[in-house]
Amino acid sequence: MLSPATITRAAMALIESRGYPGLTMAGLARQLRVAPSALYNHAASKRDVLRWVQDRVNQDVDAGGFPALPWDEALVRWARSYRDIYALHAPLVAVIAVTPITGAPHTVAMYEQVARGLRTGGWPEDEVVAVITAVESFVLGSALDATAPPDIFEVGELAPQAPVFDAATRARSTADPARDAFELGLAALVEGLRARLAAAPARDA
Amino acid sequence: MLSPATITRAAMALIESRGYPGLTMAGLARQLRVAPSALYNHAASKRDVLRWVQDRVNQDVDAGGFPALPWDEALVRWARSYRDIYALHAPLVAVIAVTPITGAPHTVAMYEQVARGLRTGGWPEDEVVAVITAVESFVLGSALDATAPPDIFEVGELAPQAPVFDAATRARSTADPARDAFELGLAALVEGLRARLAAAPARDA
DNA sequence: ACCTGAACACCGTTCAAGT
DNA sequence: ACCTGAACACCGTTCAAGT
Repeated sequence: MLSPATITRAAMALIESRGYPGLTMAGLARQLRVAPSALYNHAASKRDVLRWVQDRVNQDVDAGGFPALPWDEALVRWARSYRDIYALHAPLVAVIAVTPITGAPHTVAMYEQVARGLRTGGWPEDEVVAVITAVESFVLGSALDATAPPDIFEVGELAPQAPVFDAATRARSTADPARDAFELGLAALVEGLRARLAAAPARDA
Repeated sequence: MLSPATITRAAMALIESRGYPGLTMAGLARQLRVAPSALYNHAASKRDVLRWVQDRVNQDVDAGGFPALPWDEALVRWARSYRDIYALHAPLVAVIAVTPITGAPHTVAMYEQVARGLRTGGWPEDEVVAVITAVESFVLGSALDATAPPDIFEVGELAPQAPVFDAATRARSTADPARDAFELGLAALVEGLRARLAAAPARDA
């Protein structure tokens, strides 16, 4: 009774319990009480399984602010949700970059919502994808950064060569520096987008 | 005559000729005419080798705009260089996120240059690392995006469900959409940072 | 059409034995 | 101190054989 849907479900359960290192074809087969080779009747490769997982994950990203809210508010809500979810699925970040969205219905639905919201907000058609890509790049980079160990910027014995940077790391408010950096960058990015749209308003809406 | 320096050199040569899939401990050993196990007298794990490679790569990132140029111009120059280089070293992006910079002298030197430039430009000490992190997250996300296949946004048979997004992908100028998105995002991010600094000028400089 | 079982060509890493 | 050679515990994937 194997199918893409059941395989995806098992993969999500495996990731939940053992993390991404535990997501092996053998582990997946064991979870499904089947021989590893049986999986290859439904998935051409492990990459296929990762594509299914990615689409399932994207289903949970909140693009629901569009188009009711102003585009900038909805964009912030989308970006926050996107980052928080991929911080829990960091190994998927590298997969996204290389994987065409064909056959990933939830992913396509997400992009459609955002694209509609941007168009409604006054963005010209030929800039919509660039805006989405720019925000997504920031979000995925920030998701990776969110998985960094707290001591990532510890310069250690090299401190004498980097006094200014070292002092700056110590001057941070300590609670959640990754989130602070994300919020600072997101606010700046959206502010800059607002300025761009205001400077060159809708040409084709 | 094995050493971290010779191993790093061999790793860079291997990446150049065979790409990151070719960077295996066995391949590295063969390049150095040595048994694979010999490598473990100098590196505790493959992760160590990747750390050395990463620091070597960061040596080529251009942070030389600081502090002579205005901080925003130097930041743009740094970000462009950083993105272009990591587009050629995409598999390192996931490594960076998790790897402390201790013992990576060129990496530390790069951050020191940027931190100095931001301080000189008027940024308060407790925001410097957040600004660096935000720009870096955008840069690394954009580097991954730069490696995407041209048809990444091809919706295929799902086109009827995503007419607005599909039309937007076709409306793009076709030359190098990834670079256009990077430049749009970079301009917006830096504009937003400028606005932030202008609104709350140097408190402790 | 879909599954099993055995095999293949790799991985990174360990460790006793040598020098 | 540093290297070799053999081995280990995995990977993803293939394929003949079964039903």
